[in-house]
Amino acid sequence: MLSKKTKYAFHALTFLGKQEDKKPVLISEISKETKVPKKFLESILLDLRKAGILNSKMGKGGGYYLLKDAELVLMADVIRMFNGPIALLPCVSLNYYEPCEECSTEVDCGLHIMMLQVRDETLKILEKKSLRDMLNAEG
Amino acid sequence: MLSKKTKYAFHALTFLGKQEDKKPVLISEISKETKVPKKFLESILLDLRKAGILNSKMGKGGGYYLLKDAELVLMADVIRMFNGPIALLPCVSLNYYEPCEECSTEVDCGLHIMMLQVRDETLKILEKKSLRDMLNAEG
DNA sequence: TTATTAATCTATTAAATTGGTAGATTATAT
DNA sequence: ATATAATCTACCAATTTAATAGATTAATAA
Repeated sequence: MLSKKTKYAFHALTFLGKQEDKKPVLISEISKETKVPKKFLESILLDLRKAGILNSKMGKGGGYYLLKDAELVLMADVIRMFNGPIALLPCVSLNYYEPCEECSTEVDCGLHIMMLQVRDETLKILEKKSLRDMLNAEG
Repeated sequence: MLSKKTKYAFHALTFLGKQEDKKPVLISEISKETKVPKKFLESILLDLRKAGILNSKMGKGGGYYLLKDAELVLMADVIRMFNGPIALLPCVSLNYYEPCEECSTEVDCGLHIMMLQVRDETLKILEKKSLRDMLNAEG
């Protein structure tokens, strides 16, 4: 299951992606529109900015706006950023790999082999889909 | 990520699946061999018994043994039992469905559509694989 | 240059989940 | 009867998740 934080991040992203121009939007407005608690949203937006996906402006007329092209914001990366590994086991994770404690030989571990398959199919989807695809899917 | 409990369940199942005969195996022996903490293992085995996958015998000569045919013990069901939903969002879950709070119309929610795809691909694998497949994959 | 605006930073807190333990109780075999 | 071994009840610690509060810094406009 995706955490609330991850879902919130997607809501904020699609909201900002829908804006006509790239004028900054207030945190408080994003919060109101997406129903994400303001203070919690703050830290999410900050993370997205540090990742180079959003940018922000302080002071009057400030706020957050989409920096990166929607085509380049991959679902897989957003999930990794807020939810952690996509793989179901550390020993089959590409980005968060850790050797298995129990089974020494991964090549003949049934669980390992199966989870590798799941990871591959999941990544096939999530690494191809972008924020653009999400925006297109909506009204 | 799968919880430790889920991984422990798989270890216990493969261990019991590897037994030649179907004689009961002591919890303490399963614990020793799989390195799963005994008391924690107890509750896992109990769940597997209640699900009709294992059976147990009390008293001398007692223990746990595989009841269901290994072909019929589906990975998807074991994961659901110990890890909860396989889907990444409640609104795309078959077994744990809950309507989305934020988006009212699931048909044009980009996130929903994408997560449906992920769920379908994951289930294609996990609902076909059984304990037998896991046993075959191992030495 | 000062007041206002709005993001940023630091720190806490509450709630939920996960992982694990202890001990009494019940069922079975000899 | 006695020893054995699963079962049940209850609890606890650690971690993660979700959320809040308040001080600080940066930008704008008067």
